[in-house]
Amino acid sequence: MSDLYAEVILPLPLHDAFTYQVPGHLESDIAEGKRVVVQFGQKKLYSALVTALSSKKPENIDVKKIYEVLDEQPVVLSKNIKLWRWIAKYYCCTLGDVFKAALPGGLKLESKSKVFAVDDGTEAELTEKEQLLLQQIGSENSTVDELQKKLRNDFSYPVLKSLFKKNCIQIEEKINARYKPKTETFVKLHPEIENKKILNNKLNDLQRAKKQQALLLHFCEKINAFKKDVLLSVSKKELLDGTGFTPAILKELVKKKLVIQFQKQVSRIEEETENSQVSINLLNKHQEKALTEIQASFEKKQVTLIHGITASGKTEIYIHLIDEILKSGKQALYLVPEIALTTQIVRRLKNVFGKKVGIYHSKLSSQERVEIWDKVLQFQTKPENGYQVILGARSAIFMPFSKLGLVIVDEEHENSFKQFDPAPRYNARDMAVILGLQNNAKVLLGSATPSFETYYNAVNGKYGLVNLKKRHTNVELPETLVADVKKAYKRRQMHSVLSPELYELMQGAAEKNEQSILFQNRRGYSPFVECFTCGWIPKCKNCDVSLTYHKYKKRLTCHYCGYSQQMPDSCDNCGSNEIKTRGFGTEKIEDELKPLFPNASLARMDLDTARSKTALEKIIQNLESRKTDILIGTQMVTKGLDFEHVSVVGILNADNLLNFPDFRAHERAFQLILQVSGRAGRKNNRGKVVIQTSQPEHPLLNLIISQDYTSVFKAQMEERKLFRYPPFFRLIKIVVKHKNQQTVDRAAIQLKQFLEKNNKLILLGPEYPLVSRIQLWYQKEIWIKFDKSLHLDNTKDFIIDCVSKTKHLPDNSNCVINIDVDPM
DNA sequence: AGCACGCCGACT
DNA sequence: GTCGGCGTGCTC
Repeated sequence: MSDLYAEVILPLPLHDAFTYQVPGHLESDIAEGKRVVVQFGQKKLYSALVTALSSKKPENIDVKKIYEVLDEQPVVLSKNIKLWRWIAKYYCCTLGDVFKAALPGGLKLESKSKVFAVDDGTEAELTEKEQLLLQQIGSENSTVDELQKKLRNDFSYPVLKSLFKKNCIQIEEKINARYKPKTETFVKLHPEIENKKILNNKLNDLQRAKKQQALLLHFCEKINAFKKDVLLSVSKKELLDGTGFTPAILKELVKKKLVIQFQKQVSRIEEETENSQVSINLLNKHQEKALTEIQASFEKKQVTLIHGITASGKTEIYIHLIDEILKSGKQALYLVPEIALTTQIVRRLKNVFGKKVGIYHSKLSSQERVEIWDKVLQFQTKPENGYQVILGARSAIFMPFSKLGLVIVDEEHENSFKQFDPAPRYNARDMAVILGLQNNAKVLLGSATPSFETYYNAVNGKYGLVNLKKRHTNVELPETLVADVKKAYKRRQMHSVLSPELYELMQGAAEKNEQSILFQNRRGYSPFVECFTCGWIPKCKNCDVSLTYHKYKKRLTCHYCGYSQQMPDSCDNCGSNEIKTRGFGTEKIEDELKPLFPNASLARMDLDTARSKTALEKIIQNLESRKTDILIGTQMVTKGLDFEHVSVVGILNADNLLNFPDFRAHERAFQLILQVSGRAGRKNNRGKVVIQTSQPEHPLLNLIISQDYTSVFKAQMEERKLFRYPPFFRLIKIVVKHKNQQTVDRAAIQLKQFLEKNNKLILLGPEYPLVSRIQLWYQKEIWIKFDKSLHLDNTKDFIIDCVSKTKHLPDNSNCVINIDVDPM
């Protein structure tokens, strides 16, 4: 009999799969896509994922055995792993990195070392430190992590090790299941009460215990005991909550053998109680036309872009498409940027598709994520119980779909689809396209301001293109005007940060009881403070940035690492007491507008005021119900706010958008301004947008005013071609990081020298990025541009090789070098 | 990522 | 002479 071997991937940044032997008793349980517990290295246990089985014994390797098979059913399908492999290859990261990103936390396990005291140490000769540690370990068996936290500086690995050597403690690796099904106490009738007659008798017996009788009666009503459709049980919580009955009364009923309590597994996911599914809205003629065009386009093209202006009702078109795919028995994935996961769209989808919809995003607990994951899996075997539609943020591309038929990426231009920091640095929009290709599912990208890469693909025929140029409410697009703040400052016409144009429009709106939205891309009170006497500016001690002043908290905060300190009373440099705030953040604007609009109610929407989901919802609700007259916000206001009574939108400082040092600056500025503008629009009165700038003659502004997407696109394409940027050239960014500045400088230059050996690559840098030091780590970037005709895999392999060579040079091993493919 | 192994400076 | 620092490389 030949032995069985399993290839597994570990949740570690390792390139290769590892082979383990499957012991005989596990041969019938093991399967591809199941998780197994394996030992990797000296002691650590991990949950690894089986990707292949074979009977060939690997040569020259001392294989270890699999300890345990964790799953009864595979948690990942081979077609899902296919996408993982694609991602690892394309984004130059390891399969382990992708594995870590793909599986919900609850399905990833890692061993924790548990420490037991086995000897009180009286026999052995112990140092003072060892005795102290042994006492702390005591009789409880805590994990090493816990000990470390509890003892802080008193903890030391060497002491622990010597205790181990002296046989005073035992260390054991335990793998702990992070996912535990949630259970609740349920109550049902005692099995001895077989019919209504007995029940009635028992009820009569309780004449002298009125409360118990009442509770039993209440219980019977809850389970419909007197009607036809008798429910078997009711949860204790539902039975007692808000009734005034105490658990003690219930306990008496249990004691008298009238009811019994038991534990039952429940779902953590709150289901909408509404059972009645709302029917799908009818589309207007423009939407109908767009839908037909999309369907026709899908006949020919795998991917289609719908370019629909703000408030053109794209969501309803998506719902029609999803409905269609569900009827064909397939699954649909609906991706939205993280912030767009507001209740509005969740509610709409749940109303239409009911229990078929699952929501998946980063705010869910890892336990909740596991449950949603399971329900997507279930669709394969028990479609009626599983999720057929997933509405989610970028990580939803990893869900274990078995019969995917449609992928929708809404607001496809949003850069939050791209993951920045831990690898895999993937773009979920692009991976949605790959996912579609791999599953032969149609992909629909939607945006009012498509990314230029996508639009380029659409006009070149790689993607289908459908336009939707009418707003569904028949509201016209707003009128846009440019306000010259430089001139207004000179003439002393400014009302605080408001140009006379914007001020007047806002006054007019206030008189008509209409709302205004102001956009300023800086949170806090002022982006920096400065000593009036000597010009000293407080900087973060961990990062190369000035500290932002937050007036409400009276603190200076770093927006990169979170470092925060008290606002100083005097200058650290010269001792002067005059420290002035400089520049405007949303908080300061709110402050300054209060006296200008004394009768208006102001609200602010930024990371500080909308940290929690409920806080954000409250702000949106207040705007919806018109409790808020003027909303001041950052990026956040560009998304998902469609309000009928917003008539004025102000972009307070367009300069920093236009002058941002990035090849995509104009694209971004245009998208942002158009998106914010899209919030304006009254039924009977055209909305107004004011763009405040000190360079009113900037060529981009004229194009923005005319809302001329294609002209901006064409102009930008010329520039991108000339300067060899995407979509004409491929772009890879390499970031070298180290705590020591000299090391970064040296390693970056060494890396460049390796890269220069390929003369087909165009290299920029190494240069310090905008913020050269974050969290005590210095960084330098090298940008690589290369022609699309170059062999992609070979070029990437060459780059990976250069990185690895650089890391192996002396003293570079502690350098972190990240490869970012298609950076944003 | 962890963890062991190995090679150099400050202590008994 | 050893203890322990970190730099280097391997883990099925």
